[in-house]
Amino acid sequence: MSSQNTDTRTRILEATIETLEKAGGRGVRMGDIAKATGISRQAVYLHFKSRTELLVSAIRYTGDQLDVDRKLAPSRAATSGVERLDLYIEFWGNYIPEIYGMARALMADQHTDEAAAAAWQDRMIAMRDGCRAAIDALHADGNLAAGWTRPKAIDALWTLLLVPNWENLTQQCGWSTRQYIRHMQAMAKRIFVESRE
Amino acid sequence: MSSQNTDTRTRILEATIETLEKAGGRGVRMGDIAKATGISRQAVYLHFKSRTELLVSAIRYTGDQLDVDRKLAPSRAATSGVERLDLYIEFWGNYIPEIYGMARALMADQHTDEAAAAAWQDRMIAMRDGCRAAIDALHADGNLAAGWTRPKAIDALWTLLLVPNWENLTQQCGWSTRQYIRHMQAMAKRIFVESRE
DNA sequence: GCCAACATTGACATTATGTCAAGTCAGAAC
DNA sequence: GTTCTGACTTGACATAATGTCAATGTTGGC
Repeated sequence: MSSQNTDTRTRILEATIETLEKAGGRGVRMGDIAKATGISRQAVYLHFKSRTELLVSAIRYTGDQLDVDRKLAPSRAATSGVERLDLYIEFWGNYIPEIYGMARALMADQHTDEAAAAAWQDRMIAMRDGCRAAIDALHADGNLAAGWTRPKAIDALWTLLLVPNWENLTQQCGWSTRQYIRHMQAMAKRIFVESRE
Repeated sequence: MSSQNTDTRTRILEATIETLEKAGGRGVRMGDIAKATGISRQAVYLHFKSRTELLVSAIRYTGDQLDVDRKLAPSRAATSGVERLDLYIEFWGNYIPEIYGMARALMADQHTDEAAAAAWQDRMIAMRDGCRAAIDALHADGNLAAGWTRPKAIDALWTLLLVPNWENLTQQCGWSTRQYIRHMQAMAKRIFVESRE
């Protein structure tokens, strides 16, 4: 693995991310990415065996670049379930916009491409972990609202935070990132946190 | 417009619905629909100028067949906002499974086909009306929870009921239709209804 | 000066939608 | 009973994108 090799691969990934973000994840072809990288379309296939593999690599690369682990630290350090829930939603609400272009491209391929579906699935399962942690923390505090079993609450929170919901609220309804975060936090607390009188 | 004409058109629509439901909305091509109808692929284009137009006609046809208006009557007749919300969610939870195949096919095309996006959008806007009515009824009762403006509450309820959420809960998480309805009703009430002590 | 790795070029296979032109076939009109 | 018309068929083609392949440059290290 010469430095050349790595370098071109990285350049492709960065061109992919930039191109997808610029286009809102719509109608970006392999040729567009090649052109943006400054190489031939075929050369892209020397580094990534398919469009799907490129998209998946790109979304992983973004995760690394954005230092997701560091950003998740606050929510992990939370001292109560409610705080953890709040901080996790805040993290997530700020994270989605940064990956939205790629998310959209992957989600579009999901319906036709098995591999894309699996890849996106994989990312969402990772996100589910954060939901599980938040619900578990709530439960440990004895604060999980009545009517919820832990698994059902995890399912529900996970679903609530899915990208299509963010998409609908921000793109269709015109909510800002800040509004998304504040209202999601409020909704999640009303749904999952036992009110104490 | 001979009866032949109408008849074939109807047969295409029914074959489309059946084929899509059978395939879960995945990988159904114009040729498959033609074969299911018992005519040539080209003949389909004599009745519908594009795949998108066919899908839209099919989803409309389903709506008519299923007599949506009648099914919506209970929620329209509700005497309180809370009841209206409950009944609307019940209607919707029972309705989605019946249109899921087509919904999925339309949603898949959404990312690449402007017309499909507009068509699905149009169906979802219709659904939004039910959300608006429920929130308005709650508000009229003085029961809309603090922290919500009416428009924001409508946006939020609308988003909560979107098909991808149903899809995730039933297909990924394995919830039954009944579970979906009960939990959605519970969540919606916790989110939007003022708790009275 | 030569090798190996990386890229380029251009042709091709594939798969779907959608268009087009020519022909078939049954029934209605005169 | 011929002719006309509308619905359908057949088969060829245009288009657009991904992905494959083979032959050919180009460049840095030894």
